[in-house]
Amino acid sequence: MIETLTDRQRQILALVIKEFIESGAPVGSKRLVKRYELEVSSATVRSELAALSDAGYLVQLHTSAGRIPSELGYRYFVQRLIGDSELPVDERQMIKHQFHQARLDLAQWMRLAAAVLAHTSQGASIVTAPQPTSNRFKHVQLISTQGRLVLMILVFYGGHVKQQMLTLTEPVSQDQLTSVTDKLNKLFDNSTYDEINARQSQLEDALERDVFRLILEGLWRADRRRINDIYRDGLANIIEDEGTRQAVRVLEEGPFLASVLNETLEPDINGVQVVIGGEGRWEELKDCTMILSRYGEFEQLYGAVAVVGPTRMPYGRNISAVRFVADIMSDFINDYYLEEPISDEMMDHALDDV
Amino acid sequence: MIETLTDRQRQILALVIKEFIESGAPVGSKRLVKRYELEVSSATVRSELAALSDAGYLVQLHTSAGRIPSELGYRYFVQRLIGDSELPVDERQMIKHQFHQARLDLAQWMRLAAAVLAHTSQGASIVTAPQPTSNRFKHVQLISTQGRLVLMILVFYGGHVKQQMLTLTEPVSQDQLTSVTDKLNKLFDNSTYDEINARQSQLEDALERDVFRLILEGLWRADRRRINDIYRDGLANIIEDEGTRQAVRVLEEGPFLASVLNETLEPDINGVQVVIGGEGRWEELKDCTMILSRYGEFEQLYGAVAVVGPTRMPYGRNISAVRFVADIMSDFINDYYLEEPISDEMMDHALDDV
DNA sequence: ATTAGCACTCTAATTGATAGAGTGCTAATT
DNA sequence: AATTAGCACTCTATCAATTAGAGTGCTAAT
Repeated sequence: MIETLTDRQRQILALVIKEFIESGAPVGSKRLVKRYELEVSSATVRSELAALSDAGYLVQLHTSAGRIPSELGYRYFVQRLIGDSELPVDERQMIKHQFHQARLDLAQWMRLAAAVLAHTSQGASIVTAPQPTSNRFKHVQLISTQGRLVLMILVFYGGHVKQQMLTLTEPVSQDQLTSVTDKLNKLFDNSTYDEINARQSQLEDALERDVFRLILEGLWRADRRRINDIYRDGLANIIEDEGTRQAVRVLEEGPFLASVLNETLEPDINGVQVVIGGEGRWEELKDCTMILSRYGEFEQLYGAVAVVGPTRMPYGRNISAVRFVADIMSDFINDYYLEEPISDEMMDHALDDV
Repeated sequence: MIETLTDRQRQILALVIKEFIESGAPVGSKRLVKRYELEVSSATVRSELAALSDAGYLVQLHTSAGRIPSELGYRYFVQRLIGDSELPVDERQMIKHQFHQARLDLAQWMRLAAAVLAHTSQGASIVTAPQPTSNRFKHVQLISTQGRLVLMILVFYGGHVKQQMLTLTEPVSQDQLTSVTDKLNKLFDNSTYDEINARQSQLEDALERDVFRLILEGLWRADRRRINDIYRDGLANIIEDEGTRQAVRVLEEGPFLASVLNETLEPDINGVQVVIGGEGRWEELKDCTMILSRYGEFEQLYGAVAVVGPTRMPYGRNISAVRFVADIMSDFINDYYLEEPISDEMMDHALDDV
């Protein structure tokens, strides 16, 4: 299966893929010669096509039909593309501009990233919230609402915020609430579940214990839950085609999607990855290609951006789009959510260095 | 077009609709007589069908085909259903149970409501966040992160929380931040945009002014933005059918969906509403039915829950599901987000009274 | 190594024939 | 006056048969 191809075979393979992506129809020898004004006859091309078929890069739907690329063929093709394709400069400018307009609000950036990807790829897009490797408590706030009703806001490092109502056993003044949270905030800042759990003994008050328990529960859930905040866009772009339509099921089901992403994003790969035809592992992605990339910092805080579309998609363009958006998100995370010294023109930097 | 129907015509209309919803095929006179063991001959039924066709309640795709319900027919049918259908008691129990399990977290309730509706209706569901008629400031919190970097958390009445990073012109200690927010929280509690805007003069500090501006901006955006937080589920349920597939475009596009909901939820109607075939106003909903209901309190804080599926759907079931979930959400909002005296067994009440 | 030529294969589109479901009308029946 | 049986008619969906077209693989010549 893994044979070396001659230059001409490579060239023809590329042409077949290009032609198929554009036209959508199986491509035959004659059409190839005519369209691209090749210096050889269709018979020659025919024999090369046969060779490429034997090598597994092309397949025929039936004996007398033209060839279409196999998954292997796509992969071979994409390999050469993955390094050096770039979005046109005016599109990059436009995208940058849009992020410049956004406020420094994580949710809004994610939403925007999803919208940009869906739009430039004409496919569906996914953006997951950045997940820390281990969740650390940052802040708790109790806001008295009425009677025994209190709004609790939990903030974790990495930008995750959780709000929840809780009912106390008896009314407590806002000042008391504040003194409790002040104490807990000082005591538990930057601590993980285990660290907090170990310091239970330092609490006296019943209220303190209650809030303590809820903080623990929040951390516990945050640690367990894989990916909950997922932004999607462009689903409408992929539902017309029977092949890609099935992918919606994957995209919609949070846990399933999370497992796909997690199993795919290999720890040692930082750049863009391309999953063609589900790699035989996900039936629902059979006729789809998923282009994805991690963003953020692997050992600390990271999420994923991805594009899903038909196997027959503009690879160069979409690969660059994913990389570009991932870089923007990475810079955002680096500048605002990771503990590093900060430069003077942070906002500019976040965008202009991309 | 609006003629009174005889009892028998009504009965036959109901049977045609029932049969069509179950079988999906146009229904003819003979089949009707056989399947439902009517006491009359097919010829009689035929003449009644002709009458119903004339009246506009049924249509024929072609001369020699059976009849299918027109939108008018569905509407007539649904009118009698809307009042008195109820979900089976065991399903109600199960749904209640699921909400019991959830924590008092608005986002989680909304997610759950969407999931429940999608599941029981076998269609797509939408749940919008509760929107106050006018947004009021509740709380601001500034959390120092590193250097001049600060996390700002804005809380509005009605459960809406917004987080945002901001960069100060120079580093400020957490204590200073806290004193600023304390002042602003006291000063602006429960105020609208206009009210806050009028009290600008009471600020001295530069930092205070900065935060003040951001609070104003947050309120301004909250007032303007129609509906931003939308939970969707079950999209995969409606993409197989060409007719309903188009609806995905409506469901996916936030602003568009918001306008559909807003134009539909009439102020004076509090119960469930049924939109069949887009009412001629929304081309994308041509072959769909949307069952929707407001939840919460109209003059104060309300959102919407909805189910979207094919025109040929189990109306009774879905209408009850929407009403049931809307009631659950209403109780939740009433108990936790509206300013009312609270009873002793709030949580129980929220669910058991439904 | 390349190419022209040709027989062969397979699909997609077209045509024609047929069975089946359903209708509307009329005349007979209750 | 309402109901029914009977019948001619219409329209669709389906199947088989045919055909045009695109493409292949092979062979013999260049």
